[in-house]
Order: sequence, then C-alpha cells, then structure tokens
Amino acid sequence: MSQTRGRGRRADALSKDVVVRAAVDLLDEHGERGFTFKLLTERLQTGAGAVYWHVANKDELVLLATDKVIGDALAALRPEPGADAETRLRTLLLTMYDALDQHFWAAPHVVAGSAMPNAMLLLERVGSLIAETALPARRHFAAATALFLYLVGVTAQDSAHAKTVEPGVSRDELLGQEAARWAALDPATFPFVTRVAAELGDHSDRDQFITGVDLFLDGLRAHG
Amino acid sequence: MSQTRGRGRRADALSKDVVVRAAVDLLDEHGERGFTFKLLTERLQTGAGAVYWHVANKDELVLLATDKVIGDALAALRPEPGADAETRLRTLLLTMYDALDQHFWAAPHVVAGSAMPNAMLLLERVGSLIAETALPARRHFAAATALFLYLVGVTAQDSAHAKTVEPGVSRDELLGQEAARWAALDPATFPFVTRVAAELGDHSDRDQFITGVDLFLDGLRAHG
DNA sequence: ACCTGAACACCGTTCAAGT
DNA sequence: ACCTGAACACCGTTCAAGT
Repeated sequence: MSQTRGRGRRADALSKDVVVRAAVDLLDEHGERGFTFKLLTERLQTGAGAVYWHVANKDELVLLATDKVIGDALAALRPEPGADAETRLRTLLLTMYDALDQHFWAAPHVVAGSAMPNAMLLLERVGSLIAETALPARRHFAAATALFLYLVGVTAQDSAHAKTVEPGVSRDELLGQEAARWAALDPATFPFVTRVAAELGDHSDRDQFITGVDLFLDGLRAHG
Repeated sequence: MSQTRGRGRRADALSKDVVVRAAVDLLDEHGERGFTFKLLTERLQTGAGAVYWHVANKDELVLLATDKVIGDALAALRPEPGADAETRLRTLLLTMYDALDQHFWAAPHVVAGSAMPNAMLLLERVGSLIAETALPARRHFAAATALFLYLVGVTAQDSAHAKTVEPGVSRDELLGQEAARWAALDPATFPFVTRVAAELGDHSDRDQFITGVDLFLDGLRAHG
C-alpha cells in the first residue's frame, strides 16, 4: 500500500487519502471538538506543515472526511435484485442512517453540492429511486431533496444528542432521565409532551427515522 | 430597564438576559466562528469574568441564544381563529423556518430537550396540532418528532449553505453556479442530477420546505 | 515535490483581587 | 453578589529551511 517514491520522503508516504483516513479515525475517537492538529500530526508522525501540504485547512479536512464516510457507506451497499424502488430506497436511507450514526460528527457537514462528490452520488441514488416511483416527474426534485434533507437532518439531530452523552452514562439511561423530565412537566402547558413522555423512554431513533420515511413515502403514493 | 442595585455595580447592570441578547446579535453579525468572547466583552464593556458569572461557558451561551431565538419566534406568532389544525401547523412551521433562516447559526443547536425550554414548547405546539388531526393517537409521537426533526434538519442544512456564501457573492449567483456544475456532470453516472439541475437554479429553499411538509401531511392523511 | 518544526496570533477559561 | 483584567493553556496556520 505505502509506496516509497523520492529519496528524502518518509517510507510510508503521506497522501491526501492517508491524511483523510486518519482524520476519520480521530474524529470517531474524539469528536469534532477533540479533533486537533496536534493529535493528527502525532498519529501521522509528522509536522503540521506536512498536513497543510495535502489539505488547505481543517475545514476542508473535515469536509473530506465527511465525504469519505458517505463514499464508504455507498460502496458497502449490496444490490437487491428484484426489490422494488421503495424497498431499495428504504435500504439506501437506512444504510446511510447507520453510517452517519456511527460517525456521529459527520451529519452536520453533509451538503449535496459539487464540493462533496459522494454526497452528490447519494442524492443521485435517492433521485433515481424516486424517479422509478409512480410520482409525477415535476415532483421528483422536491421529493428527492426533501428525503435527502430529512436523512441528513435527522442524523444531525441524533448526533447532537450523542454529543451530550457523558462517558459513563449510557444512552438508554439518558433517554430515561429525559423521559422522566418530560413526564414531570406541567400537564396544563405541556399536554402533548407529558402524554407521549413514556414513548420517548422506550423509543429507538432508528425506528423513528423509518417511520418518518414511511410517512413521507405514503405522501408520495397519495399523490399518484 | 437597567436597575442599579448595590454600590460597586455598573449602572447598566449585566444579567443573563443582557448577555444572551448580546450573544444573539453578535452571532447574527459574525456567525458562530466569528463569535468570540473578545467581541462579546467589548460590546458589553466588561471583562471575561463578568460573562462567566452569568453563564457557565460558551457552549451554554450559544444554547441559551438558540433557545431565545425560538422563544422570540413563538412569542411573535399570531393566532389564526377559525383555521384548521393543518393550516396552523403550516403557519407554525413556516414561522420557525423564517426565524431559523434569519438566525442562520441557530438550527444545528436546536434539540427538543428539557435544556431548551422554548424548543420544548415548540415540540409541544407541533404535537398538539398533530393531535387535532385525524391521525390515530399511537402515531402522534412519531409524526410530531418527525416533523420537528424535518424542520430543524432542513434549516440546519440551509444554514450550512449560508455559511459557504462569501461576502460579495449573492445567494442567487451561488445557486446558479452550483446548478451549472450539476448540469455539467456526466449524464451517464448522474442521470437524475443532470436532469433536475435547472430546477435547482430557480428553486426557493422556503418553497421546497413547504413542499416537504405537504408531502408529509399527505402521508398523515393517507393513514386516516 | 514533499516534509520538518519552530513561531505567531488568537481564543476559551480561570482566578486572585476588588467593591 | 457581582465585576475586573491579567495570566494560562491550547489551537489553527504560516513559513523559512531542509531533502
């Protein structure tokens, strides 16, 4: 994998890809806040200047790392022969949900723009599958971007939650505490929230995400 | 408004609310990146320690500022006598969309948790309106949170776009450039994106948001 | 072309001291 | 209780110098 081209170069030559891969790992380990150039140069056994030779700055590096996460998830997707468009759309969205859930720092940076080729490819897939639907063509753009935004928005929200979790406290514990706080609110001003507080306790973000997608797909079908 | 209690105190006494208000203004002016304690203490004519007396740290301050934005938008809402639940739901969501669009730094920080009382109140309103719908009660929780997440997610995405805009370049210009880049992609690998590129050029984020909401509401009705 | 590492400017936070 | 402002630790970025 590591090629030694040139003489004064290090044996395991640095490259944009090596830098980005290290960034993804460190972001996974320390989050966006804890991800520093100090950590990065230590892991890569190099100086700050070396990193800046391969990427413009930290912002670009995080962007590249985000796009890589999406690219890897897309590459891992297995085809589903015989499945209809809606089924494949659900699989695609769930796969991306899991990837963005795992790399919890990434979602807020996902933008469907030419600066992120893999995010672009993701929008393309969503759009193609929407186009296979019975939905009239003039609604394809709005439907595809809405679903794309829903995916990214929900995962970004979930990751905001994940950031709050202190080490030592489990996610379920925290949800339980929050549910208790909801239940303890004044039912006069919070009739709805107090009523559904219990559902928050034993709810799964992932299931909730699918439910939202299904409601959306129902809406599309109703437009048939 | 400004009370002089105590002797050694400044005439225009600091308070949590004054600090948060100044934070909102500075965040509007400089974005989250440009918002520093140096700027804040200059505007408030005080030292860093004074701010830390009223808020725990910068994170809490941004959170308080975010919740204030939501609170102000909720307070500005006018009742719509005679309108049905769906209409009022759309009004509510659009009002919040506009508020989060104006304060472009806020959306990524919105979380429906007890730490953000006004965000909590927003979820309550969404949920109450959903509950007025014909939707069966067991779906209320999922539907309300999905809509809430869609609102926050979309506005967070839009704000990510807004951050990219360099001063001097208008938003329409930038959209046009991006649309051109979409159109220039290889139609073989990007059949969908190249096809809808033109729609990106003359699309409105706000209209697209409503379209998404409507598709969602259609889904709810289909479940009747 | 690619890498090193010291130097710079800046930023969030703390804290001893004041009223 | 509330405020001041200097001091500290840290961080992203630059750059002259090396191969």
